[in-house]
Amino acid sequence: MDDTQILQILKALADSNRLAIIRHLGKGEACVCELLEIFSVTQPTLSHHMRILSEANLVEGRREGKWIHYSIKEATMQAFQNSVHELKGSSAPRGGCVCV
Amino acid sequence: MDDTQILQILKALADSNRLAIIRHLGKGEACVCELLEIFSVTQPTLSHHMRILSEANLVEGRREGKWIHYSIKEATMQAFQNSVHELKGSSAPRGGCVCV
DNA sequence: TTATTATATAGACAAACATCAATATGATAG
DNA sequence: CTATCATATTGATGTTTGTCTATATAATAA
Repeated sequence: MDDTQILQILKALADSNRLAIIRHLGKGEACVCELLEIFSVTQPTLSHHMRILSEANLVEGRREGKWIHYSIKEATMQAFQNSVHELKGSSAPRGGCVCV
Repeated sequence: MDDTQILQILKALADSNRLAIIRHLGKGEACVCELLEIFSVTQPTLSHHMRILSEANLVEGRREGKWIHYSIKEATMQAFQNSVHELKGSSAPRGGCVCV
């Protein structure tokens, strides 16, 4: 994962609403309408946040009729976690990070 | 680690210069003068970045004569990595994250 | 003391960003 | 087709942020 991508992810997560959205999606996929009920932002603002998260490759949308269901892209999250680990000066973990 | 602190860390890391500074400190402590030679910013700008990293508890300074040596606060980095892990929906790791 | 070196703070400014209202697109229902 | 619902895009606005110059502080040397 190169620096540009890490920075994009960090910027995407560095907003209270988007961090909360990711937290919520961590519990399972959700449609925009559901997120809209939870967070105190207008629909265009939420759409804007989802776009930023999508462009950072942190989430992906799945269309189902009129609704779009967003879910976390686990692979990106894992790669990001590994990159955070590397920040500490350690070399890149070969098999990923296991938390106990 | 509460949300406010996580957000502060994410914002602190979400800047290309500060991310590079953390990367550099990951290899070992460095004085401001050394960082100043590496990064293309003025001294006040670098000082500003160091303050933001300090306030996020990501680094700490150690005075030695005229020089101040900054180093990474490992405990914060580890706690942050654990928080990133939790983002994925997993419960909090009890013993921290081990990368293999 | 004064001079010099290293770092921090203050203030200004432009670029980036979060937010909103208005509008557009896309999908289904009647 | 038209109407309606869900989501996206556009354009405007106030706030935040990264950067600079100028100045201040703190430590050492002469």
